[in-house]
Amino acid sequence: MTPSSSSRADANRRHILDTALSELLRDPDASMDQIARAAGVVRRTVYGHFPSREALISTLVDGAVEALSEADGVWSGTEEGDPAGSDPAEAFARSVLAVWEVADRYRLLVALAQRTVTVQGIRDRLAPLRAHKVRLLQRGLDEGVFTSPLPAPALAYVHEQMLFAVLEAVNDGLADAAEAGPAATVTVLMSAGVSAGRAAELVGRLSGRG
Amino acid sequence: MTPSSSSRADANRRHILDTALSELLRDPDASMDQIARAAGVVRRTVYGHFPSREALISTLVDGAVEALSEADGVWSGTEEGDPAGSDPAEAFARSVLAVWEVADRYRLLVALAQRTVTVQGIRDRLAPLRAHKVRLLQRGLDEGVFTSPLPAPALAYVHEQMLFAVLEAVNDGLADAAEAGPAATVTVLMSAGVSAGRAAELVGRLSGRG
DNA sequence: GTGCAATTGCACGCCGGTGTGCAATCCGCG
DNA sequence: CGCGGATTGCACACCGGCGTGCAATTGCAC
Repeated sequence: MTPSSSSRADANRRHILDTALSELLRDPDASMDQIARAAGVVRRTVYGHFPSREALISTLVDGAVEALSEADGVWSGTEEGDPAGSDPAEAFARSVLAVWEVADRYRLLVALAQRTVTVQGIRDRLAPLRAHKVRLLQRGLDEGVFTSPLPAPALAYVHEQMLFAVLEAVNDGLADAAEAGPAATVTVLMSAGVSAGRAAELVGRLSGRG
Repeated sequence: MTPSSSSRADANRRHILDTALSELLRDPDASMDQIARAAGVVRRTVYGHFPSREALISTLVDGAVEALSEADGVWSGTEEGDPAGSDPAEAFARSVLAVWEVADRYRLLVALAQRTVTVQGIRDRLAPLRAHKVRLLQRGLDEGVFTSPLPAPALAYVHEQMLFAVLEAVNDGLADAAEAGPAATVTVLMSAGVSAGRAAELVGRLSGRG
């Protein structure tokens, strides 16, 4: 509570948190010992600051989420924080940009939301598919059919994750399984700069029959 | 090798694989015991079919990836399997759709690529942010500013994952950190049906100054 | 019904990680 | 210098999961 109490003591706490952040990025399953060593400290010391591993991670996540929320402007009770008359697209863009500012700082932690041993294995094995997609994307970009501020490889990452996201949405009952495929395709196309009309027409035509 | 050998023996193997698939979805860290019980079998029996947990999962992933690759048409050596003159957008859409067909069947396993205890905690805590985004999206959809075949909640999922993907792309050096924020924003906007021009203009204007 | 493979039940040993207890330092502040 | 909180080193006990060995048992298939 009293910030005046011990000076270098909680400076150490800070340091441990910082180290834990980057260490957990490298390996989300990093043990307390790994974290401690990385922080140039003994495991026992970490427990002196955080009662458990869960508490440590919790502190980390809390900090990130707090910053994230603050940036996005999810203020207390006010349901309508945004000027009602404003352009939704602009508001949306603002929101994304604002969140990004913070998210970028917490990139490491946010990325912790990815990768597991298992996951990594899958991603690795998906590399050939991704390569194929990159080729396709690059060609489209070269020919001007696609438009994107992201380089093809990064875009491939994004598309891969988009599909995963839609899959999960279906799993959670947020989207209709029957329509999810085409819907996902349209969405991915649009994210690559294809107009909504053309994307819809294209997918409608292609998904109409096998 | 010889499929004639034991009939119900490897039918059991199949059953174990199927069960493992859905069980690992529920919990990617499911123990061998959990999987075995779910399959109505004793742990020891599973080891009779798969020498290790890793082997089991590997088999699972191999199957999925194989089907996935086959669907996408990542054929042997032929670098140019696609007709060179064809429309990249169409080819791209075809690819996504084809992959989707299989991915949807393996939805459960693919979803295994998500969620961990840690991850789930993060996602849960991100719920308020997501809710805010959903509101914004819904408004945009109602006003016709956004266009999407996906319902707002699903779209929110997608956008969240898109951002994570870009973050990871940056981590992996596939995208420039300085430009990633605006680039991600543009991409997300486009995925919501905003034209490339308007998205670029909008983000350019908004990100020009803090 | 008998034979033979598959399955079972149970017992290990091993490993790695967690959280705790306690005495022995360390080290900066006053 | 000396006090006192912080840190260290080491020793535990505990847990859960993995992989294996082996003898007993089940239950199709013939």
